Amino acid sequence: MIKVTLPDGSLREYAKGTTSLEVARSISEGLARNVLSAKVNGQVIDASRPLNEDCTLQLLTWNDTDGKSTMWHSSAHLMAEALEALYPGTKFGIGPAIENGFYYDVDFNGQSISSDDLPKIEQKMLELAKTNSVYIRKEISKNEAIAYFREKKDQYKLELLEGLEDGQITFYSQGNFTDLCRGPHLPDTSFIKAIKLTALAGAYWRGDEKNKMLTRIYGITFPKEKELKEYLHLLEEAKKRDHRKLGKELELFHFSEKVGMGLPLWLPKGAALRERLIDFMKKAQQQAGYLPVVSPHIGNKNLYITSGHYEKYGKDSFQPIATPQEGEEFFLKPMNCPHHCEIYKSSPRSYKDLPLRLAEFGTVYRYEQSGELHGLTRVRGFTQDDAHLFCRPDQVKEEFCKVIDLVLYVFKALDFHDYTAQVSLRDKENHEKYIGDEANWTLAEQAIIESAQEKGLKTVVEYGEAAFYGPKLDFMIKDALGRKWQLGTIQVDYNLPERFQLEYTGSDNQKHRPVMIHRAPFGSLERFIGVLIEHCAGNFPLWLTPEQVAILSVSEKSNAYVEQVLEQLQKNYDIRGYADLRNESIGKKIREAELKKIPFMLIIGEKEALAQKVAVRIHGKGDAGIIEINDFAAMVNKEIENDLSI
RNA sequence: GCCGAAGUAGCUCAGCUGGUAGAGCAGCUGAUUUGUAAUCAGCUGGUCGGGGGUUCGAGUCCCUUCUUCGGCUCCA
Repeated sequence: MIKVTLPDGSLREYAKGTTSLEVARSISEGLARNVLSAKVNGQVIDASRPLNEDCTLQLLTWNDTDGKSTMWHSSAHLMAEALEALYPGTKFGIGPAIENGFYYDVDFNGQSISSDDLPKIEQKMLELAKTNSVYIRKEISKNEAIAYFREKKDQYKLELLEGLEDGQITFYSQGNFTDLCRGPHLPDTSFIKAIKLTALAGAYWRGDEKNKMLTRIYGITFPKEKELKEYLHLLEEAKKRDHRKLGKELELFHFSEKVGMGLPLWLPKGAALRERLIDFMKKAQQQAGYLPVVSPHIGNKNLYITSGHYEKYGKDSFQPIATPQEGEEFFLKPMNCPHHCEIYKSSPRSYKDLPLRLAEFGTVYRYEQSGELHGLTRVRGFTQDDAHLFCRPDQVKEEFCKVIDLVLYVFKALDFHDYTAQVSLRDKENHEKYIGDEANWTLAEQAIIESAQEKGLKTVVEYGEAAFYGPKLDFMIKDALGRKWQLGTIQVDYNLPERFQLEYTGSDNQKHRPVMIHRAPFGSLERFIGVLIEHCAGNFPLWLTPEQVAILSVSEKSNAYVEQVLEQLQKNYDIRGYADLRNESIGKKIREAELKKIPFMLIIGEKEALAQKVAVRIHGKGDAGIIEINDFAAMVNKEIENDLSI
């Protein structure tokens, strides 16, 4: 007999060799029907694998992330089976589960398929799923495995096999399809009830552009048709919220081929919104003891040679511009830190001056590969809400913690409530990619991890995600549709102070080297606004929205009063808005204001003019009654106060 | 940068196997003076992304280039 501990702490005894599925069945039939895989002693395995020793057991269902992964991984195999049936001779690369579904990279051996073929593949998959084929696991020797794929002429699997050790190789089969796979998989295909193949794309074999381009087919599956519908609805919603679409509709920004790709033009409304964000951040920074500085858009090549950026990115930047007479070379600044280092150096510093917090909304230019550009979230010219904190080594942690506070304040004010902090460390294997000495890296990494802990942040650690000069704490936010975005970043840097020979005089009257913290709560304003647009679907917080109120005249008879109301709101209450005095029906004016997502509409006819009141209509909600102007103003300002008092 | 798809009026889109470029909205002009998501009528607006080619004739076919979109790779 073996002892099995369940997640609730209860202990049960079973005969040795009992499967997780059988354990589930002993608890309830219903549970057994929903078990996709099992986590045994922390490792996810097939629910049909026998348990041979005492263990902790978590039965995984659709409600568990790992359960979903099992489902999707098995779905990838199902798709492969369908592809093999429909397109004989297809070779298979890898087919993993991903965050939302799965993909399989395949080589159609010369045949080409288009997205029109996807429904056909879906159909085949459904057909195969209905056969309730069992996923069978088989341990196999390396030689046998090689022989199998030689026979199939699948060079990709053979290549994968090269990296595997004999004795650890398993095959999984379902129906007529067998794949090299470590699993785990579903008990059988019947769990896959709803299937959608979502996209078709090229992807290099093993992600290396020197390799052959395979066809990647993305898909997602569900245990119920209803869940697929919900998912498709979510996709629709995401399309509606696309910041590129809303940016156009709400007249926030524009791209012009003539200006250049990836170079956003801010229209008046977008610029107004942006200015407000900047003001908001300036105020917060002023309170946190930051000092504004300003640096030019270009910097001498030598500046970047000193900083090390030239060596690292010189060839991949916009190429330098040169002075006509002397031929001196200048780069468009790709970051503000070197400039700020020179500001630090402009005068001798005492330990009493530190921390010195230099802040700048600095516009930087980076050559991003053409295929990378995407609306506002990936551009070639953007403005960072940048600051560099120069501090003594003993101040690093405290300063780091303060920056975390600031970042969290910003997120709250903008209604981002779901985020994780990603501790981005060096690639464990490959330390040569980074500059700076080992001891400092270790110090910096520790400072970050400790600060994140101290602040009680939900943290994940990612290796290989550090900047080349230092580790980072990146804030990953989840938007209203559950999509993840990287926004703010905080970075500890021992390297630039070294390169720029930054110094301060300590209390011991000796020269010391300060530590630098780079930080940008928004990251880039462009990217942040892009994400914000999608997060709030264009319904910005009242304090931020370009136009808070639309004042609409019912007929031209009321125009004078409308203008009077607007003036009062602007002058006395600092409320932003516009008057719609056009010779159009009130219905049309309302419709347009609704489409522009103006939070409040004031409908003004003869009634209101006579009573010296306003009829309020709330965006998305409708008529909210007739009230005094100052009551309306109070209502607006109250809401703003609520949003900003956190 | 690489693979694939797409570019038609300011916007959203139609235009079949090649035969004189269309609609709605927006804009302009006029009528109407309107009560909570589109009042009516008229008008303007396009070297069909750019450049080459095939053809009697190209939005449509071919080549090339640019941009956009979906991915890959990248992201100081």
